[in-house]
This record gives sequence, structure tokens and C-alpha cells, in this order.
Amino acid sequence: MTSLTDATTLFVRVVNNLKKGTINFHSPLEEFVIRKCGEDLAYIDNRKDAKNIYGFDLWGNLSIDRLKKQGIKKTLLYSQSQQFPDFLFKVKKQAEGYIGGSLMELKDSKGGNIASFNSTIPTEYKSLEEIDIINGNNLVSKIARVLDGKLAQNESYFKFERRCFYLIRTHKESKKVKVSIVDGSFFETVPKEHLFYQTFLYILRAHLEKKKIKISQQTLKEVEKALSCVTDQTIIASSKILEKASVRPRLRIMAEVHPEGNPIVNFILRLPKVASTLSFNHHPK
DNA sequence: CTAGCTCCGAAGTACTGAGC
DNA sequence: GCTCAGTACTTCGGAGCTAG
Repeated sequence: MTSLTDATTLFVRVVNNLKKGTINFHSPLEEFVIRKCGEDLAYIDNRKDAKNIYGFDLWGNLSIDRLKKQGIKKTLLYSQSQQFPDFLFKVKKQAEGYIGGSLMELKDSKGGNIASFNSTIPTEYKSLEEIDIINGNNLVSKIARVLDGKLAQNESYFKFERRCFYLIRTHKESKKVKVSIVDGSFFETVPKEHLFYQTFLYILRAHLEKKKIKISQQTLKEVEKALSCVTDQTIIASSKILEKASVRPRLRIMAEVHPEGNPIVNFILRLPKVASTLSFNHHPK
């Protein structure tokens, strides 16, 4: 279990600075996090802008030679990796385990609804191990390990379940602008693993209905059981090479969040819905 | 090492239909 | 008609692979 420290720290600092006017409601969200919690971070996805725009160097005084030894290539130092998540907080030691180490994702939205989640399903917890699976590489865990230093050497570091938070701004261009920090658990009303196979089941049922095909309850049960194995989004989302096909179908996972219009508490959310779309890559000869 | 290519997530843009 | 939200589609660009 982790505490809420990371999110509350950020929240308190953001609120204080909004009051003082050192940041304002229309500043880029990443500026909030980098300027107010930079030193507490173990991963920044856009290290290029962190350094060039906000003058923050994630690597602090770590020497380039040492980083190279730990597998951090020079091109990685200040790039925009476009991986999940946007930010990772450093872990702190507590008794035998860890606290802190939260994930922070940013969502900026013109309207009152929260923008869609491209490729990542929002959840309450994620470990570095899961982050690596989502990304299909170990870039994030590699960087976090370096910045968490000694604390990262423990074997449990990789599997430590980290809380997920979302720094969300709605109505960003109007006077109604509102900034909130939302706990990932608000989005995870159905376990992520169920979301995928239930989507496929839904697709199947809709087809059966449309084509007026009747299959037995028994068969449907078996299909459901088989489909329940479909849980790995990297397998779902990769483009597929099919025999004789000149195009490669690519299923993309997106989650659209439907906001509940609550004037006081602004982050009560309805069932997340996974919408997949198909696009095609040309298969080179 | 590096230039050129593929892969694919995320951001940005376009479209569409409902309500006024 | 116009606006806006929801949805669909397109573009961008970093990483990683490979051939030279």
C-alpha cells in the first residue's frame, strides 16, 4: 500500500502557487508538476521541454559517464519519449517496503469532459513491470531505477504497486477552468482485464444479433471463457501480419471517460468505455 | 557510427449529429 | 444557420533495428 503523499504534496503546492500567482490556471499542466515537484520525480517523459523551457534537469548532478554505464544513452537524456506515464515520483522507504512512487498523467481538455486515454487504460495501481508491458520496452523503468538510486536495488522495486493519479484541467480556455487531481481508482470501476474481453464479447453479441444468428448458451459460455484470456493490450494493439493480406490491421485501444456533471465534486465518473478503432498500415513489399 | 527505415503511442485535427 | 460534444481519423516524432 502506498500513501497519498505524492498527490497531496503536488495539490497543496499547486493551490498555494495559484493563490500567490506564481503559476496561473492557464499555464501548461506540465509546468505545474515540473516547477513544483521536479526534485521529487524519478521520471519525466518530456525531458527536452523540462530542460529547455522550464530549466529543470532531471539528471541533476549525475555524470554522463555514470549514466552511460547504467544504460542511459546520450540521446535519451533530453528527449520526449512519448511513453506512458508523463511523470513518476521517486519512491521513499517505509519499513520493509516503499511509499510514494506514484504515476502522474496529465489531461488537458477544452470542454467539460475529460479527454480520451490513448492506449492506456486508467487504473488504481500500476507497477513498473506493468508500465514496461504497456510500453513494450523498459525505458521508463530504466530511467526510474537510476533516479531512485539505492532504493531501486531491492528486488521488490520492480513489482511495487504504484498509485496512479491524473492531473486534469477542464474548460481550459474559459473562465470555468478547473484543475483537479483524480485518483486512478475513480476510473477503474471494472478491472482492466475484464474490459478487453467484455469489449470483444460485446462485438460478438452485436454481430449475432444483427445477423440474427442463434447460438446456444453453452457455446456462448465457452466463447466467453476463451475470450477471457484476452488481457494483454500490447498483443491486441500491435499491427497484425496476416497471410496474403496486403494491409496489416491494427487495433487501437482508447478509453473515453464520461463525466458526471457534479457541481461540487468534479471528479465522479461513470463507467469507462473502451472504444477500439481500426486503421491500416501499408504492408511494404 | 550513422543514415534510413519501420513501428506505434500520443497529440492534433476533422467530421458529425443534436440542440438551440 | 451556429455551437458544442462526442467520435473518428491523420500526423508527428522517438525508439529501435539494420545495412553499409
